[in-house]
Formats: sequence, C-alpha cells, structure tokens
Amino acid sequence: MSTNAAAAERLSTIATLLEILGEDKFRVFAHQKAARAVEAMTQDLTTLAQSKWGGAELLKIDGIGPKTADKLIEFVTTGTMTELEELKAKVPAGLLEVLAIPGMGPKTVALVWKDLGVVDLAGLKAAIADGRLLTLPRMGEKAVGKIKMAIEMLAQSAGRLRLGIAMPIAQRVAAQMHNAKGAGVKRAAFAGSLRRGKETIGDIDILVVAADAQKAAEAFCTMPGVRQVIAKGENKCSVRMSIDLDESRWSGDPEMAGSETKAAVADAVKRPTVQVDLRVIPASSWGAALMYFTGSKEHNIKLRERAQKMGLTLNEYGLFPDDKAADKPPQQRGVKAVASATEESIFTALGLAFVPPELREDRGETELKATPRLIEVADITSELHAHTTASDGSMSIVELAEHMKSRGMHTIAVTDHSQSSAIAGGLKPKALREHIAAIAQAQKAVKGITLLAGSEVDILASGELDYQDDLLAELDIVVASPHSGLSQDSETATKRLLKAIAHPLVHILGHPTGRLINRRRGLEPDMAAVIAAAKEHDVALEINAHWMRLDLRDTHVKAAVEAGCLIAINCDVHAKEDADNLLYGVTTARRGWLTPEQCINTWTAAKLHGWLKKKRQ
DNA sequence: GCCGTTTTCGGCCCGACTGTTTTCAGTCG
Repeated sequence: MSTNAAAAERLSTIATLLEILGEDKFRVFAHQKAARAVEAMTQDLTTLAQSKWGGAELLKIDGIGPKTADKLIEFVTTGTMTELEELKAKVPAGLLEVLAIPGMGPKTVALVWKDLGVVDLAGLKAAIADGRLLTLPRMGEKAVGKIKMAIEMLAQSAGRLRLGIAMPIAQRVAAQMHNAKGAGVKRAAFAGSLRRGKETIGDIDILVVAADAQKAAEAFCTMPGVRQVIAKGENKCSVRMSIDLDESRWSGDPEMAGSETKAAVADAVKRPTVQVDLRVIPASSWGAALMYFTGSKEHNIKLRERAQKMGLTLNEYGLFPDDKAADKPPQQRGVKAVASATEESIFTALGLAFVPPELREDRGETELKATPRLIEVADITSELHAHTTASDGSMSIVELAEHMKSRGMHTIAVTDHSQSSAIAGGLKPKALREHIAAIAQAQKAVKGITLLAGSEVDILASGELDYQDDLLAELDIVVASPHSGLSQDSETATKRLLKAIAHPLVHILGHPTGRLINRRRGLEPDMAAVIAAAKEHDVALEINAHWMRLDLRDTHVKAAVEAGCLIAINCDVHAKEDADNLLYGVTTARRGWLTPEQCINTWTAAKLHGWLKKKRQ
C-alpha cells in the first residue's frame, strides 16, 4: 500500500474509533475529511512531508490543519500515529467489524460493547443467540432480526461490484421501471457512484418520476431477481437483487485468466446480491434529486455549504431561499424553489459551471469557471492494443480489422503478446516476424482502416523489454506492459517502469500497474515519477478500458493530465465484445479530467501515424 | 479538528425510514 493510502486509512480508523467512543461528531467528521484529502493527494506523502516546507505544504490542503499535519509527519517519520495507538488501546479491534454491519451504527456498537461486553462479531452473534441483545433499550424483535439478516448478507457479499458488472444491471432495472405497468413512469435513470463512473459500486440508485408512486414501488419490489425487500416507503424502497452473471460482459482474456479469469467469474457468481434503491421523485424536483443522489457526498456537502453562504438551502427537492424556519423543510411549506427541475439550473443558480457527473468528487470541480470539454466515446477513432489468434485473441487479423472498422476506427494496432507471456501464447521472434508479414498481407484485404504491426511487449522484472531492439524497431508500434513480478516493492517497480519508459522504441506504457480490481493490487510505483518520465520521453500512459483493470486509475489519470502527459485509451481487444468496454475507459478518463487533445486515440490518422514514426527515425 | 466575502470563536449538510416510542433516536445515503 502506498504511504498515502496507509496514512489515509489510519486517519479514517481514528475517525471510526472516536465515533465509537462517542467523541464530538465534528472531530470525527474532520478526521474523515482529512483522510479523504490525503487519499486524493497526487503527490507522494513521504516526499512532501520530509521536504523542508512539507508541513506548510500540507496545511495548504483543504481539510488538513496543524494537528493532522503533525500526525502525517509523525507517520511518515516513524511509521505510527501515537493517537491511533492510544485509541486502539481503548477500543477492542473487533468492534470495527461490528460497525461494518449495516444497521449497526456507532451508538449501537458502543451500547453492545458497554452493556453486553460484546467486543467482536462472534460476541454479537452470541448475544443475538441467547437473547441478551433484546434486553437493550430500543431493541425489539424486529431490530434484532434485521441485524441478524444483515450479518448473513454481509457474509455472502464479496465487496463492491465492479463497474462492468453493475452497469448492465442498472440499465436493465431502469428499463424495467420505464415499462412498469400502470405506474405511469415518465422518467427513469440511475444515479449514484455508477453515474459518476466509479470503478466499483456499493449499491445501485434508481430514480423515477411516476404518475402512481405506489404502483412504481410495487413494480420495483416485485421485479424478477428481487430476493429481499429491505425497506418500502412512500418515496423510497430498497431491495436486494440477485446478480445474474450472464448480464455482465465478460471476455475470456486468458492472460488475466489462467486462474485469474476463472477466479473472477467464480467471485462474481459467489456474490449473489446487490442492493438496489428506488426513489420516486416529483417531476419538478428531477434535477435536484438527480444531483443529490448522484453525489458524491463530499461534492454535495461542498454545494450545500456554498448554498448556505448565499442565503440558500439545497436538498433533494430543490434549491430554496433559506428562511431559517426550522420546523419543516421548505418544500413542505410551499416555499418556491430558486431552481429544481434540471441540474444545469441549479449549478447556474449557485453561480457555478455545470459539473459533469464524473467530476463530482470534491477534487476542485467547484472552482471551474467553465464546463470542460471532456473526452467522449465518439472522440475515439483508433484502437492501439489488440490481440489476435496469433496469441490469445479470438479473432484473425482480418476479422479484428473489419470489426474495429465497423466501430468507426481509422487505425487498429495488432499487438499480440511477446515471448515471455507463454501462457498467453506470446510470439517468439521468428513468429513475430512472420506475424508482421501477415499483418501487411491482411492490410491488402481490408480497406478503410490502417493496420499497424505492433506488440504488447512484456516489461520484464528488471525493466528490460522482451525482444531485442532490432526486432522492436521493425514494429510500427510498441506497447510495453508489466505482466509478471507484480508484487515487487514500490522502489523496484518504479525503477522497472522508468527503464521501460526511457526505452527509445516504446510508444505506450500498457496497464501500468497490472492491478485487477478487487483481486490483485498490482505494482505501486511512485506515480509522480512515472508520469514525469512519460512526459519527458513522449510516452503515452494507457488507460486499459477493461472493467477488471481500469489501469491507469482515475486519480493517476488526473495527475498525468495535470502534468501534460499523453494518454491512450485502449480496449485491449481479445474478442468482439471487448470493444464495448471503451465506455469504461472513457469514463475513467473523464474522471481524470481528460480532454480529447491529450488522448492519442482521438488524433487524426495523419497526426497519430506521424507521432508513432518519430520513434522510428 | 478545521475554518473564515458577516466569524480567530462558534459554527460545522439535509431528509427519509425504521422501530421503538407516545415524540424521537439512530442509521443511512
């Protein structure tokens, strides 16, 4: 784990422990905010904190004050935080897993701990089994039953759903709500972290405008696949829904696969349910609700703070004048909203440029003077990372070319694996030379798309490339990627990647960390150094669009974009349907604030081919 | 614990749902 992530995790744990101890909730909130700030930092904390002005630099970050800065410097210097150690001595470690149970908040956790001596999950289960939990105030049969159910559900859950699994489910649910009989649904859309395009999703939020809210709720709770109705109110319902693996797009990428793909598929099958929330919204509040439920929470807080400074109050029904009447929310007292029907109108009323959903993470988006022209799927006109039957793909060269042409690409790079990736059928030098000839031959058969002869060359553990330079020089394009030795320490990994980037024949650094979301952490290089080197050597950093990878990740993309680095968005095509993953790659790019010009896949054929040839002269 | 275009002290985002209550605390998003 990177130092930043480790420090953020510790601050977050401090917040949680303070919460259990019943400390001031604003202190808790401050620690949570600081943790998020550290998590979002693009500079390396170690480098920053140890520099002469490190402390002052830390204080410039919103949410980090003198106390937190001290804790961070202490952590970087000594590897520990005294405050955390002291808190850990007071609170049993097992209570953290108890707090993770939905329905068990800090107050209840403190209660079972103090009154029943529960110190971990096993203790809680025992207290449920022998009826002691029922003896607590505000604990009835129903409350205990819910906790029991939540424990069972948690045991089945394998964590957050990957974007590529959640998206098709959400699209299907939204479509089903549109067609709900008798409910008169006028609008239906998904919101939440899915709309923001996060790489993993905790639950799915569906919003509808319906003539008959009750019928809409009824239709929602009785959809195929609903396993349990968690809550069913007038405006809000929550269900747990089975995940049907057939809904998610999966391609057999044997490189990930061998055991990895099978494990990932098994993982998705094992995770049986996902929580889906429905909100029924008045048509006039559509924009406010969409905004509110899209989040993120941090972004919403920023907007509400801003509204408050302007004498306004913002909730899921609209932006209202703040008349300080505390008895009831404004929409229940007939107060007329300043703005509510569209997101655009609310941003405008707040004096802000419209913020695309992918940017709503409180990473500076409310400072924007104008809405940036972010990259879109339609901007992409080339695919620069694809495999054929020569290694581990399922299409021939001609099939691949025809398919990518039908997807509107002017260029397709054929980049089969190199010799060290034996499991993926990597090509020996002789086979690669024959493949180069075969690609030239295929070009004669296919018109209207340029075929490039390339390779996805392994970056060996040492940082050396998997072919000799004379062979690499024969290729139109070289994508250099790490495939093995992915548990190297950070320093070794950094050296390895820097060496590959500095190689004069390399165009693109493919899936730079080699991570697999929810499965493999991958390399954790000093990303600032990698980005600086890529910029210096005119190497594009790849966003691998497969939803298992999304590598670079969003925060790395943002740092690379800020540094002026070139970015490639590639589907790493092995099979036809892999081209559909482009949406996820572009979404990740948008989360990193990428504009079209900085992405080589949007360039005209002339510009792209010219750039590639520069490294062949 | 952090922060300042009313503030260096006194605030700090907002509403729905649930289960237990007899008016609300706790949790969630």
